[in-house]
Amino acid sequence: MRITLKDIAKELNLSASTVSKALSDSYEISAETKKLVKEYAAKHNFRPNKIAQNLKTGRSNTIGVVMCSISNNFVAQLLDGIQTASEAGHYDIIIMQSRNLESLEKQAIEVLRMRGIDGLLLVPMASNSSEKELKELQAAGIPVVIVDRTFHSLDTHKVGANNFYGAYQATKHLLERGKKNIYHLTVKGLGVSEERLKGYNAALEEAGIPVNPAQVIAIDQSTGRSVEELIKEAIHPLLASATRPDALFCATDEITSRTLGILADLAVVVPQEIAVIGFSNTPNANALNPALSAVVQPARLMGEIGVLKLNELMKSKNKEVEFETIALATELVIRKSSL
Amino acid sequence: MRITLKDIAKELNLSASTVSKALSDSYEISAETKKLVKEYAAKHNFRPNKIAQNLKTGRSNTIGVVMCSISNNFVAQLLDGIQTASEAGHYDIIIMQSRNLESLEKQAIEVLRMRGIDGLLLVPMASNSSEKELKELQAAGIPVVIVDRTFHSLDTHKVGANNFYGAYQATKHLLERGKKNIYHLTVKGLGVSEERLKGYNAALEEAGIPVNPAQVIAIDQSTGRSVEELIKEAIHPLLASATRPDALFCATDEITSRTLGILADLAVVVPQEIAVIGFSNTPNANALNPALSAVVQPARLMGEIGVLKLNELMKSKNKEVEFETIALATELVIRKSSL
DNA sequence: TTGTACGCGTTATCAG
DNA sequence: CTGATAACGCGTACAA
Repeated sequence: MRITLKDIAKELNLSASTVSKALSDSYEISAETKKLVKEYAAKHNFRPNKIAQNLKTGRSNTIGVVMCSISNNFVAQLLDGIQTASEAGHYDIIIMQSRNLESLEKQAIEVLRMRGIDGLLLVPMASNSSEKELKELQAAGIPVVIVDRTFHSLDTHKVGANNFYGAYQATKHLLERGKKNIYHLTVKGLGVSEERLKGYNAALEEAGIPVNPAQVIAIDQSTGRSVEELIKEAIHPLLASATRPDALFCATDEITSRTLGILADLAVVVPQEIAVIGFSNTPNANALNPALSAVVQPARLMGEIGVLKLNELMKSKNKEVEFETIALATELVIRKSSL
Repeated sequence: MRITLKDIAKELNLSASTVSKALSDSYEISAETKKLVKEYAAKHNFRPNKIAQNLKTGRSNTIGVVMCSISNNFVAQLLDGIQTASEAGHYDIIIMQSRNLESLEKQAIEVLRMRGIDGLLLVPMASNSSEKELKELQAAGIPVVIVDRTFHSLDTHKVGANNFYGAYQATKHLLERGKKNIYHLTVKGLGVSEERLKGYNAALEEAGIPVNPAQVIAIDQSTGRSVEELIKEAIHPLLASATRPDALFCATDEITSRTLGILADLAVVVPQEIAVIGFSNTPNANALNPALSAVVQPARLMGEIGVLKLNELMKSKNKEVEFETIALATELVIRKSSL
């Protein structure tokens, strides 16, 4: 068992409250007593019981994080940023996954709430998912910050990337490279992908190229089949068709890497036959076949700013705050796959 | 504010303890009362305050996880497995990073302990890091399971991969492909890499090839310089030398991917000029240049088993347990880089 | 079958 | 400057 305030009090012939105050440097305690208590505490390796502190104070110094998945590069980097920033702010974080299921998302929020978090960082799975639960949380004085999916309906701070402009830039780059028939590969039901599609469309329109819905291919992950398979099925007929693309714009990390792998398998020469560019945060972009040109999201920064904004809200309890939506700039890194 | 036991009690003209018992299905409460209470609780969305429960019961239903880093594929997958398994066991997890610093590792353990975790899952940074703190934890009845780094000195369950055999297999594969001059690229001070080196050596010895220390190149990350740079510096002279390698065995995920990228930059044709194989859990192995042959660790499984073993220890409080060290089989996936 | 009293470890209030 | 007391929300002997 570990030593408690009471133990110290008994040993030193003081009261528990005096010890408590001494340890928290209260002005009402004499320097002498403070020294005595602190030395004893240090010597016996006393650590206050957080649980009891939490119960008493109503705060937990913990922020909850709910994300769709944790095993992809973007999210791993995001988490890294969140971790770093919360350490700096002396917050602990509890991480839960929603696995892209609203039921799990709701459950995760509920679990975190029961645990007594001081704030929530959420990568929501859809545009108004868990809205009721989130509003309840806010009503209970627990602030929420939305990360990545800035299109979510909740009224609060939101931090994401400028998906529109990132996609616009990438598409424009392909156009500047002389590509005429650019396909857009994306996934169904992923919120951020809509902005990316708009960016793609905007670049085409600006170049005077009519937007052709047939050039937009949306992978449906809800089928339960692997993304790899689905992309293959989508790409095969394309290669044989009269309207064979000369460039592919891939809207997500996974699609981008997989597409590159599939094209390599098919011995399609990238970028000579087909150029490829996409959103990706893989640290291996250089080692891909060929080195991948990519729109890179500032994932770590996103996590850090998310924590920062949450911190603001947690400090400014009850004050009226003007909520903002922050769109961080993406970075277009040109390597070989798009040249 | 949220509704408490007392509120329900007052509203229903019962005592708090009756309500508490009713909700936990105590045999001493009448079916009638139970129904009444439960319905009221459900209707008013009552959730017991975990903090209070924890304080009372001394358990928190939380397991702490401390790992070196969270932004690499292996760890992300490991975390995913841990998450999955702890959800199944109705445990929440708190994740902290040690960033490969023993001071941070100790601190993380301390923070988790103060938070009142029921068990700890640790990927230790060195062979006897934080041993004192871990022993204290165990002495306080909080079990610890070591993950990945099974060479750690603590007496407890340990779950890792069979690094020796994985490396042995990979090296043997290179030998079977006729490679004569296989170099080993590794990092300094990473515990698991030692076993991998032994596996490499064993395969060479078995083939009657004398082990040559000059063929082992250890990257020193403590310099603060990037792994990319360091590998470049190591590889450049090699390529020009009389003893130019015909194969590289890379001991870690990062080294493997980076090496592939560097060789591509240098226009060294893999595997014709130099074959490459290594430990890697990247999901993009197919898309690498060329498709990467790799020793894959069962990271998710490792996480799940870690939680399982921890669960065993948490249940069997005080009982004598025979600690075991589990070495999970790796998988050798041959693609193009080693052919 | 239900209620009372107490304690988990801490902090806050108030009295001395 | 220090100490007694109450309280946070819950669970549990024990009493009724």
